[in-house]
Amino acid sequence: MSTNLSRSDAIYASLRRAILEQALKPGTKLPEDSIGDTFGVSRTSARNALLRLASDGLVEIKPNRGAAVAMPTLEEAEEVFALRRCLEREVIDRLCKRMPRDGIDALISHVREEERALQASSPRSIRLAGEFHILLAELTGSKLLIDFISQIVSRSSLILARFGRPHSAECGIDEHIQLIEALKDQDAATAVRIMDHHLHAVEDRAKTDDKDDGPDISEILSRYIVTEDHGSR
Amino acid sequence: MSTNLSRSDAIYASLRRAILEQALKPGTKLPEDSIGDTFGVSRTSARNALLRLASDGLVEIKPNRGAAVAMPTLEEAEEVFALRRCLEREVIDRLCKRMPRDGIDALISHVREEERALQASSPRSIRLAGEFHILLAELTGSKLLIDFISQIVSRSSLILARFGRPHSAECGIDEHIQLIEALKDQDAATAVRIMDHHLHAVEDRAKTDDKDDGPDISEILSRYIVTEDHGSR
DNA sequence: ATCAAATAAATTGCATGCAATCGTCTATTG
DNA sequence: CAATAGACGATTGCATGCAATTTATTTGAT
Repeated sequence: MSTNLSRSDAIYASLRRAILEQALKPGTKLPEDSIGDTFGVSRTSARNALLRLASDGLVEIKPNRGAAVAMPTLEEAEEVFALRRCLEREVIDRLCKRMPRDGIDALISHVREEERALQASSPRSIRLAGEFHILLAELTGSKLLIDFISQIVSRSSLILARFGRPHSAECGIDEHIQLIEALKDQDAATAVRIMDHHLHAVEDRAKTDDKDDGPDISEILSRYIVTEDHGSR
Repeated sequence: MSTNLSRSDAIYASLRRAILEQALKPGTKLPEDSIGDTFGVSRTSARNALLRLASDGLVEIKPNRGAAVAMPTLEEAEEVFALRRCLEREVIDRLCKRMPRDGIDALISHVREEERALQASSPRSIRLAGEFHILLAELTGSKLLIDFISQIVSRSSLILARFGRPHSAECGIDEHIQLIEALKDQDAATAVRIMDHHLHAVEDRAKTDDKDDGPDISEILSRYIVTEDHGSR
């Protein structure tokens, strides 16, 4: 039960968290050797994790040239947010029709956690802001919708890491709270309006900004070697 | 340029086609050894391909228990079609707003190919029917939307293989033609209506039906060993 | 005869080794 | 001095080998 996750799963989860918390910035090269060494496993497991991250869109693998944290372009950013609006509207529609019994409570408790992480200036706050939207998707009960939203939220985080201002509050927690209120009232129109505004606010933080290669991956990753599931997914 | 696809790419493409053309039925076990042997490569490459197919939702990998062609449940089938309606509406919306210059021509020529394959009773017709919808997504120009639609169309094909009647006409080609007409007129309402009807017609072919394990994979797969790209994606 | 436990067979998970490919640096030539 | 060709270094792609886990089979007891 404790060792239910294989080695490559652990590496996948760790890398994912590191990327989503912006410890690994877009463009950072991820050689199989380095990753294997830092996690104390072979390249095979590292490669496995990188492949999965690639299909999530979090890393880009060029044949014979290695993997790197994906660097979404502004064009891709627009695509992501356009589709994200579409999917999040679907989520809201469904939740206004049928919200699980303790769904509102779960949302509120999540926002509480966001507030705690924000006050503590923890890098977790970046990830938690995205996971709020994943939690919304989970309340619909559709595995597929959860998958798609997860993917697109991950890509959004990457876009913010690439173009957004350094850290900042990411998603406005206030808007999360307003959204919960509208959902409680089953007010789909208001909820969609808040969501659109929310996403636009996120999207508008696009400024051209070049980041260099993070030099020492192993040092960064040493903090992400997994010992237990911290609710990465 | 000709050998631009790695071994695992070739296996991935071959297996994908075999599944999408229903040569490999849901539930069929896919041992790494057998696949490696039939394609004349090692298990490593086969494993690689299986991992990618798993993230596409086409195969299910249970830890230490091997891979098998995914067997979607009726519940998952509903999820798939619900989300598919959402995404295909988005596609139509965008295409009605802006259709590429030779988009209509591309659609018509695709339908022509569908008709040819259908008359020839080729198994390609099954795959082509799905790829019509992928082509629609491609005309939007959004890579992400293409990815999502591809995934969901693949899963739909799998659902039809699991629950639908043996082969049959799959998607009504007539409806594809009607849809093209509506798109040409930029009549979003009609297009959406046709699409909804079209998808419902597909969805309603759900009957409980048990399939057994296809016994000899290698024989089936021998026809899918890749020599050239036949437009699998 | 039925069920439980132990053993055997099959398959995956992972590590290591080698060859192929790509990028870079240097040297040679126009 | 610029440009191109060749060689070097680094990294991936793939194959093979071994240990671990699971499943099937056999053995034993009640």
